[in-house]
Amino acid sequence: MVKLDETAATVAVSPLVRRLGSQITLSAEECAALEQLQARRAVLHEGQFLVRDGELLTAAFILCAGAAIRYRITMAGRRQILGISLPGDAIGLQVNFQSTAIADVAALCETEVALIEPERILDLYRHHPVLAAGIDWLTVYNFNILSEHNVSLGARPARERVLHFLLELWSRLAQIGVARPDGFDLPLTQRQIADAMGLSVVHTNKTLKRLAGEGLLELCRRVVRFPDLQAAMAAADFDPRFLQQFRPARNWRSGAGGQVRRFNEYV
Amino acid sequence: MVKLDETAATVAVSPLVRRLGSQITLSAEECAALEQLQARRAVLHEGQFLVRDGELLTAAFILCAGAAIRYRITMAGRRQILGISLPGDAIGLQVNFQSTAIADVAALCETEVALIEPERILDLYRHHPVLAAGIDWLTVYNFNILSEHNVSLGARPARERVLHFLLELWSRLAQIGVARPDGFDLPLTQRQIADAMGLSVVHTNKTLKRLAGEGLLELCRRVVRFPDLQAAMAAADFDPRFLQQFRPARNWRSGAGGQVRRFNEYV
DNA sequence: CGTTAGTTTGACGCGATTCAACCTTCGTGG
DNA sequence: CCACGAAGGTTGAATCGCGTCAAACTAACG
Repeated sequence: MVKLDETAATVAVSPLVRRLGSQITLSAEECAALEQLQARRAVLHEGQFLVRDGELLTAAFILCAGAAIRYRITMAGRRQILGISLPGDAIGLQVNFQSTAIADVAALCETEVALIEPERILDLYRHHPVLAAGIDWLTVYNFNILSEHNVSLGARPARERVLHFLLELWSRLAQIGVARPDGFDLPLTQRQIADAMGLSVVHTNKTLKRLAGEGLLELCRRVVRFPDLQAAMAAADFDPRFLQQFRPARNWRSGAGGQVRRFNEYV
Repeated sequence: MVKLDETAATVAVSPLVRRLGSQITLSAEECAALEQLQARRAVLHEGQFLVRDGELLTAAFILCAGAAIRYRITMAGRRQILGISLPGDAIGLQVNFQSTAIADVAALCETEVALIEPERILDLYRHHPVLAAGIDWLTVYNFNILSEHNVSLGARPARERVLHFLLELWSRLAQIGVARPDGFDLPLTQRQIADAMGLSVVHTNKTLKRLAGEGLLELCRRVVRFPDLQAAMAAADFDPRFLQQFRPARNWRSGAGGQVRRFNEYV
């Protein structure tokens, strides 16, 4: 199943560059460095593992296309999905420390990743302070998402929890320009939503139906639409601040200036 | 209530140095740099805030003594405690990005912190790569803890959840040398445990009593003891890997060598 | 010695799980 | 082209873990 990529004629901008360049201006050199960082690519299909629990981490990844889940299996056999990795996300940045993975990471669909040796991250740190800050920010970003999941799991009932989660995914996809203004294509099954939200599949389904009944959500064949975004965000206690974008404010850009590119999408 | 600190006669080693130096050897120079980083101190008493939700972050903290909780309040008025900061933990390292706090951080008791301006972190990055790695590791460490809380909140019943949490605290305190071989002093009320575990106070209390009845836990006046550590860890599905210590394995230490100090505690 | 914060216990109800069945969609091979 | 199986989605009924309400008890502190 080979498809011609019509858009390939235009310069392909990687999701990572999109993200880091959405709020600040990256020099052409910085863009190039980021693209080059992602030069070594690999493609995985659905179900394949990027990382196995217990194995020694030797490289980090940047997800370029597709989606992946990070999860752990408890003694009792339950799966807890800790996070969804979307294009432009980094996976396993902690490679810097000789460490073993403490979670599985698996592709949700045909997924393309860039393999990054730790040394190359260090090089980036040395030569491109702004990009180093960008990498750090990726970590903070994921930390904030994880924190918000904690709030959902610990302190929000199923209805808000599920809606909040879908709004988060929409928001993140919108930030990299692959969502519609009022919805997105969901890369997850209901079982996966359930395992991320700490709910049973049955109750997850009933919750989704209920949200649909309330006019807060339409979900049909893994296509999500929010008929009333304002209402949905209010109902889910959704505070977009936790997804704040990369915006280093300090005097890190000494006199770089240079040629400049800026990317932006709604949200 | 002034107490003479008998141990002050010996050189005071900050918890941060203890932690970073527990698995690798730090040169005297590196130790000094770390201590100097924590030169600007402040003391807060119980209930005072290190950080308020919504306010602009201007400095990071390293907790030197005492304890603090990071938490968020939901729309519905529930409090979710996202993490407990113990001596040697960093708070607000994301200062690098002009960003507002998205959680409150409050002292649990008389607590001493070091104030760290972002520039000084950058200096450390420039001049002491090993210590920079150490700071990065602090972030990873906290990320792992947060991930494990996610697993608990989403996929473990109250009994395992509470026991796991207490074992985690014991483990972390043991790593910095302020726990007993079979227990520790708990800096939390049951209401705080409840808010961290996403449980009601009532059910938390019943769960603690049940664990005591099973001989897995003794909790009296905020003193925790594990009569049978092995049994407790098994019952709680506690896998200590997620608290792995700082151990950079790469060739980052070129030819530093120098005078060397090593700290270690059980665990 | 009174006040307040924290802990403990019982009764009751709801939210979420589990079990069980059925339905839909889709890919595969006859 | 249809038959089939597998994976995902949908729905109802029974059950249980945990939340809520309410009240008493204990310890710490001024």
